[in-house]
Amino acid sequence: MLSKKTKYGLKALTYIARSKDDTPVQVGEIAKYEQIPQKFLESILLTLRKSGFLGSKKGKHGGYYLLKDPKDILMTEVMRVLEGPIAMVPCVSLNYYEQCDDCPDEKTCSVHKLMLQVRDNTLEIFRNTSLADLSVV
Amino acid sequence: MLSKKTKYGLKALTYIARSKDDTPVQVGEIAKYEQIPQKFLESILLTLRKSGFLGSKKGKHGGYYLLKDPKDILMTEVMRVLEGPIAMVPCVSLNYYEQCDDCPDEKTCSVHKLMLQVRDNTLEIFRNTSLADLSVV
DNA sequence: TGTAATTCCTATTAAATTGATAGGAATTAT
DNA sequence: ATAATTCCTATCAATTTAATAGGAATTACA
Repeated sequence: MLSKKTKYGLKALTYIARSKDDTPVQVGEIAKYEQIPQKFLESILLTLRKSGFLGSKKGKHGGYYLLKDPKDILMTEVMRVLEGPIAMVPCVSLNYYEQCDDCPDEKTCSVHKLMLQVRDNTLEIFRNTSLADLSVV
Repeated sequence: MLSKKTKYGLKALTYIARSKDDTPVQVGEIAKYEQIPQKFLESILLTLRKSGFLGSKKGKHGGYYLLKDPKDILMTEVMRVLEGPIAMVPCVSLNYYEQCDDCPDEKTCSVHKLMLQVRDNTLEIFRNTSLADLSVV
């Protein structure tokens, strides 16, 4: 299951991408429109800022804005930051590889083979989907 | 992330499918070979039996055996029983559909669109993979 | 008929993760 | 100055997951 964190984060990014105004978008506005607990959303947007997706402006009339063109924000990157590894098991993860402590042999492991396929396919989708695609109404 | 339950379950099914003998396979044997806590595995195999994948024989020389040809045990079915919905959000689930309590409109929801793609692709893999495929060494 | 070996069943617990909340510090526009 | 906002840290509650415990029921076989 997709975590709320990721879901909220994606919705927020989309909301910001759709916003025509060139003034920063405020957390409160997004929270209200998307029905997300504001404080929770704050922490998510903070993460996205620290990861280089968003810029922010503090104080009155402050808010968040995209640092890149939506076309250049790929789902691979966003998902890895919000949700963590794309692979369903560490032993088929590109960025977070880890050997299974059980599992005598990866090559004959049936789970490994199956999850490798799933990862490849999901990765393909995420590589070919940008925030711009999500933002199309 | 794939739960241990699912991982163990898949490994156990594969183990049973690979077993040439036509005598039932014992939990203890699988647990030892696959390094799975035996009591935990017991409960998983029980689930798989109740779901119609496995038959069992009680008492001495008892154990578990497949009820169908491995070719006819599809990953869609196994994954749904062990891991639950294949979709990452309930609003794109075929078998467990649920409207999101947040989310004003599914059609303009960016998460919905993305997760629909992922589900379709994953489903395609699971539909085309049987236990027989997993069991090939 | 008794014993050992096995599945079956229910309950409990421990650990980890997730989702959310709280309170205020720092910064900025007006 | 004041109000509005992001920023930061800590904490909590709920849920889920992984595992354990103990024994009942069943079966093979000596």
